[in-house]
Amino acid sequence: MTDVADAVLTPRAEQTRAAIVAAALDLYRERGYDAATMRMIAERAGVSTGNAYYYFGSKEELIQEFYSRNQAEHLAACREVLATETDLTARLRGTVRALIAVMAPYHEFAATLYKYAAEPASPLSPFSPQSSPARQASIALYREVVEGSKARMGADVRERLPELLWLYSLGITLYWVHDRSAGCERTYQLIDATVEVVGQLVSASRLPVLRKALSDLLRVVDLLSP
Amino acid sequence: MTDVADAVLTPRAEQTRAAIVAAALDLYRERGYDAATMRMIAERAGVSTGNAYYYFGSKEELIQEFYSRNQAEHLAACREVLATETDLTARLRGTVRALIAVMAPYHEFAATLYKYAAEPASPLSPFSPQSSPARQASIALYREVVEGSKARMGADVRERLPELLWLYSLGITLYWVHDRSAGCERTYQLIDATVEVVGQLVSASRLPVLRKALSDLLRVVDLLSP
DNA sequence: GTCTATAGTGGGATAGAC
DNA sequence: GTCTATCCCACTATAGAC
Repeated sequence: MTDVADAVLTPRAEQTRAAIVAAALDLYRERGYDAATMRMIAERAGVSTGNAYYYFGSKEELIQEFYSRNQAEHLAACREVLATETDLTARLRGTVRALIAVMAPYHEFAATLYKYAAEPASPLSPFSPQSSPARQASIALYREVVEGSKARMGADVRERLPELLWLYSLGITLYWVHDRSAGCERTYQLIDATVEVVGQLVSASRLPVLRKALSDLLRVVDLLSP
Repeated sequence: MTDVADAVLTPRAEQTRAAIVAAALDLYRERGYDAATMRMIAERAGVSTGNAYYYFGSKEELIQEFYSRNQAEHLAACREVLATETDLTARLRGTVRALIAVMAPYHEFAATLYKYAAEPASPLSPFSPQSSPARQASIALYREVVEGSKARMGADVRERLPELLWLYSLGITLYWVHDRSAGCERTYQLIDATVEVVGQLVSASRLPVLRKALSDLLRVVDLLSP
């Protein structure tokens, strides 16, 4: 690990760094992750391979750039639904659909990428400490999905639901990377079907019969988080 | 892909193949997946690296051997609970606890391994066509968990529950590979907490209020399977 | 601090002779 | 079926130019 990581960069360095990132993302989209070698990326960026490694300690580290780009685009893509819609199910559907739409151009790339994200020890894992800021940002988005809705629920549910919805979005993403249907229509079907269930379960969460199962479930979330 | 895959082997070839597998599993346990190079594996097996590649098209392919070994051990480890217990929750708890117990010696190895299983295109993915026999066998086991219980449920639930439980076991496994607690106690806590929820949800599934959410949920499973 | 050039390590995987 | 030899890759090391 000899890269400059998150240090403050001079304008010149920033430019070089950006060139490497752009070249990498281009090549990933064009030829996939494995076929895009560090030699190619450096060459297209107009720098030496050694210089590329000066900025990014490994080929994997470049993937983080894909993440942050996506996170920003997703936020922008949700803004409208979250500003206008008040139904919880509709807000959730809009948010998760936007997530998939934003990632769509990188469908194939995302598939090979999951390989690295799934490794528990990897900094690319969504559960890793390195991913904590991105994770918190995502959960905050789902908190906005919940808070901006007119749905009524218990305080305990309201507290934990954003995390659960974030986990839910991971599940949808996992399905999406496996989805080979045209235009990923099956993923959209899955979203439409599951957001309905989520909405109904949230409503049902106020029923006394489900109280026990619910508090058990929330205890599980406690187990998952800290 | 130039390996001999599932072709019928002469006794001599069978012996060579077995030696390679044994060397690989030993080295994986001793030093982990990445540190066990194909050169090492071949050397310990007493063959050339080229010969190892004659039997296994890639390093990843050797992992399949770990899977089949595990599947067999898990089946054996569940037999007692499934023969004696009739409560659905208890049957499920016993089965999933057995799964984790069987994999325990390979905890570290399994973590690095998940990297390959998570890649959708990989034959190692639990959803891949190549994994279909193993998947069917697993689902059959969870069907036995359901069928052997005295729990009452609708025909539609009974039909789809085994698949759901298999997915559930994948989720537990995913948590387990991330679990760094001593003796993986947190995973066992998670199992104990979630099997209760599952049992309660199955009971609750007969309530009319949940009918709509339930049929939606089952439709989701349809979407996931075929 | 930013970058080049180059030489080298050791890994997965393959070709082709035997 | 088995080997030897080889390829190309990610990645490292280093010496030095600007």
